[in-house]
Amino acid sequence: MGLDDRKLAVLRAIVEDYVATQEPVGSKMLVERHQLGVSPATVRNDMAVLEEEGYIRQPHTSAGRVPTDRGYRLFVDRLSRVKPLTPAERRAIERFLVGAVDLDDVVHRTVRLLAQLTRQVAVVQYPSLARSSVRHLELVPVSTTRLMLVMIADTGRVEQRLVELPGPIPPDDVIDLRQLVNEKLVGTRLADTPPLVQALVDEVSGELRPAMVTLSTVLLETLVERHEERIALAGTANLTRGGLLDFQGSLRPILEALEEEVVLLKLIGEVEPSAMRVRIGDENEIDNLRATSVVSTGYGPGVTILGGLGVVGPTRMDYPSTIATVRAVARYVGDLLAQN
Amino acid sequence: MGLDDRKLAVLRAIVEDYVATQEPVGSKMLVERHQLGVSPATVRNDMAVLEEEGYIRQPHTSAGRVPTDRGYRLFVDRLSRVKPLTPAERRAIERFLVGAVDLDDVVHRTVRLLAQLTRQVAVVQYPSLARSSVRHLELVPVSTTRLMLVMIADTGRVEQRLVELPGPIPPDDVIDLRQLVNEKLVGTRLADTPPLVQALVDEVSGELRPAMVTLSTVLLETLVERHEERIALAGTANLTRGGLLDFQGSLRPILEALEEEVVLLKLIGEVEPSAMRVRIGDENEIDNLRATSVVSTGYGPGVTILGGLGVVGPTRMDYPSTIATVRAVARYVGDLLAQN
DNA sequence: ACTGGCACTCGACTCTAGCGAGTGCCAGTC
DNA sequence: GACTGGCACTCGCTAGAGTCGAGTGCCAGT
Repeated sequence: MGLDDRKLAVLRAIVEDYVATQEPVGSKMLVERHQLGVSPATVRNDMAVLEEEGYIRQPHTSAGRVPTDRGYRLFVDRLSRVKPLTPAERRAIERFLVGAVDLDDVVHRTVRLLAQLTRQVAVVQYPSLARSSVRHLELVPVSTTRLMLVMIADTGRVEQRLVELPGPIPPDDVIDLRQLVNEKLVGTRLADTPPLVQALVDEVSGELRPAMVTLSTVLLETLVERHEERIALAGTANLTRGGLLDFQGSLRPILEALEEEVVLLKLIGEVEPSAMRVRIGDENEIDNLRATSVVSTGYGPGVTILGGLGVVGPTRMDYPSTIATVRAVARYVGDLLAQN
Repeated sequence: MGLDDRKLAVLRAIVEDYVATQEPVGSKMLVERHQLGVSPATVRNDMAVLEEEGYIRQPHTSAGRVPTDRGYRLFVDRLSRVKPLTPAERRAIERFLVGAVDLDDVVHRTVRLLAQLTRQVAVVQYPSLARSSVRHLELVPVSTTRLMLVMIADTGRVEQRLVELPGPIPPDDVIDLRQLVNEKLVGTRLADTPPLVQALVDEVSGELRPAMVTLSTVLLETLVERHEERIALAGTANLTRGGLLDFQGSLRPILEALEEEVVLLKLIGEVEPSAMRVRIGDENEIDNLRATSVVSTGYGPGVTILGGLGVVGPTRMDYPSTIATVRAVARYVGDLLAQN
């Protein structure tokens, strides 16, 4: 079923107007505000077709039209023109991110920036450990039978774990252990460490052995099994904009979903930088978020991907701007982290 | 102005009923559900007095009574009977917190637990750095002119900073530096470190000096100036319970306030463990939270205080239960952290 | 293929009336 | 003097009726 150019123009106009006004748009308004060059009656015919095809719908019989998820999808895929960031926005990005003092700081600033610019809920994943390499391992004696293991990743992330040793261990041995694990593991990607850790255990004999065995399990736990992804969130207050019109009245399910880290990870995970992912309404796998749209992408230096970031908002959002902003912020953060 | 026992009983009954039903309570209901031993008419007279004194009010002329902030205050101070935790709750607390693997984990679990038990928004402050001691300092070379400084506190918190050295520095010197700072600083409370850091700089001469000077400024920054307090939050979805009856319709200001770490710190900061703080409605200094109540306390092993935790909810909350839960969780966490 | 005109739909808003929970007050009782 | 039963009154809530108007679908005409 063909949609000629004018019908597409009408759809675009409907989306743009609806996003701007938040009210169902009628045929008359449409011809007034856009140069469509035809009469309202003609537009109405086009609308009827668009509705039949499922791109728009009427909230009630005697109301204007509203885009459906499918309509937004078509808009995003084929109709939206890229909206370049304003100089003010560019400046905001730069200003916001300079002076970040450590990784936590970078992430926090980023998520706030994103929330502020898009006026939506922003989500930023910390650089994934799975894609990081070991920069340094540190063993700090806490008592004679306890060590604290600290792992520093090249992305700046730091993980810590307490190691309960099977028996007391002299300080010199701790130094030996530290040296051993560092020699073997520094520089390798976390995902690749298991065989090396195993090798470590095999190599060691004598008094050090029991300690090394314990340490190895904690190491594996820290490096691969339990490397929790971390996530930062900001801008939940933005959900309340637009009264309760969006999200049919209840923020509940959305807030609930946003508290689940697992859910958030699914949301923004696994997209290569430069590729944008837009999930509109029903396209979301997470039921609680069927009333929202999610715009996300990966970030990282160049093509490598360190983590994901994105925003969650009403399906009725300004896609072009949002997409542009998310992309810009992702790029900026990627570059910033590359400097470490 | 004297409030005799029965008037107090009436106030208590009003608070309890209103909290339970969320609806203005009238004199008839009151005598039905509580054994007050008098007629509705008498209760009405008491109510009139209570209203005059500002403890309750009528939403509209022909409605029942609702407690005012002042009424809740009196209730909390003098009328509420301690509600011991149910065994199920005790068990939940224990189950929730065992198996926590590091500090992050403890804090996250705690905040979720608290949100779940109280069915409100929970806030937990990480153990404050100001009250921690240095357990270990680590210097990891990142490049020839950059070090990563990692500070491990006895509370389990780990802070990191990048140090840009004035010039290249050989690995051996890094080892020397590390030894120096550790010798001098390990074991002292962060707040007490500045003179020691200064002493360190004065002691060192020769090639190491410029590096030490730079390091010292970063040290000071990390240890005292910029030790950002960290905070965890959970349960915002609980704000939506009770429809929009609480919070007169808009969650906006509350969500906004909850995103400001500074605000949160003020909320839950600086109460000794065992002392509970309850701020009801207007008693809150933060304007955005005038419609809420905050129940908070400090936690820590014994009497020392490591940080604060608490919950934020509608003024119409079940104070006895909430207070009991917050206290119990705080104790539990305090003990848990004492084991490190 | 487009347009002007027209009848129609239906939500939003206003107005009115009736209901009933809850009150304040007062005279009467223990 | 404290409490009670009774009664008139208030006022928010709900339901129903009426009106308005934006917006539509359809059709005949250009």
